[in-house]
Amino acid sequence: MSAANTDVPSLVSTRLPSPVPSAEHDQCPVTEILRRVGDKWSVLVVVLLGQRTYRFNELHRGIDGISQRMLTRTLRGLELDGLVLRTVHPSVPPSVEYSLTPLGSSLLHPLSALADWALRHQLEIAAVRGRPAHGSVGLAGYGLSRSPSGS
Amino acid sequence: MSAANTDVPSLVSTRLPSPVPSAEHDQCPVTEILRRVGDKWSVLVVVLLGQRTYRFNELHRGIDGISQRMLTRTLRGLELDGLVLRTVHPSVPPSVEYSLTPLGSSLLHPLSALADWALRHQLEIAAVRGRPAHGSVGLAGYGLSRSPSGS
DNA sequence: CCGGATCCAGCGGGATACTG
DNA sequence: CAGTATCCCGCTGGATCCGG
Repeated sequence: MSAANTDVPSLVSTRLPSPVPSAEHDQCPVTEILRRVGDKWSVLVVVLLGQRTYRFNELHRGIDGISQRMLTRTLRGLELDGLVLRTVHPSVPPSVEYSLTPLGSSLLHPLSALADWALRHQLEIAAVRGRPAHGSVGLAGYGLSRSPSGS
Repeated sequence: MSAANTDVPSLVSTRLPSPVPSAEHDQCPVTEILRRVGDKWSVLVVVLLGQRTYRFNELHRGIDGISQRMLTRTLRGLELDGLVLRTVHPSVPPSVEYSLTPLGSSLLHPLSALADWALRHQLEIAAVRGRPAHGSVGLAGYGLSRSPSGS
């Protein structure tokens, strides 16, 4: 990360035609994934499920701030994309368990790359913005090294 | 991508307390980055600027689908975060050039990791969704070639 | 316990017109 | 050429009530 245009892994094919081809209805798979990642809750859910299997209200309590509606929609979306597996146990009180599929689990890797980048450069960004990095708050929302200080 | 929960690099601290701590106002730097990445145009602009310096209307034509309003706002946002550098040349017809800062350039790496994941799994996702991957449209809008090269 | 249905505020984002 | 300003629509996402 020295020069502006050193060698970037991939992403660009050395040269695009002229105008970016698609982008009309962005059916581009990368764009869709990007939207998913940019989603306010999807990543949180995926990260949590990356640890173990969770039940609905367990996730609801675990995320703190999400509404049932959003949790439901997020899980449905992730399920539709094959990232999350929904398992219903026929109990007297309905019990549903959510877990990550192998596909969803594999997403954790590129995700961690992004999170890592954000952590390493948060100070630079905060400095440019003029916004102090409010202490050394690490990755509070993601449970990356933080004490069980009661919420 | 075999087991569901192998070992994921970072992201989680091996164990979280119980409920995710913050998430109240998500000042978390990772969340902010995620929003940026999820942004409809930011990534496109960053990727384009990853190739070379562009002028305003050059980007406008190059992205195809973006409005001036959004291009301006996107560039301003990226500029505020120190990812993009804006250079004004005092010419008779105003000329402004945009380029990536080293910081912005470094973002291309984790970004390519995500794009790479999306490309490798787009078929699985499309299959689960029941939506055919509309032909073998690779990465139309992103022109990712191959060889993630050693980052 | 799980989640669907409804109502509603906020803002992301497109179209258009105007300025320096 | 490089924006700024205004209008306006649709989606996101929170709150709440309701049903199985």
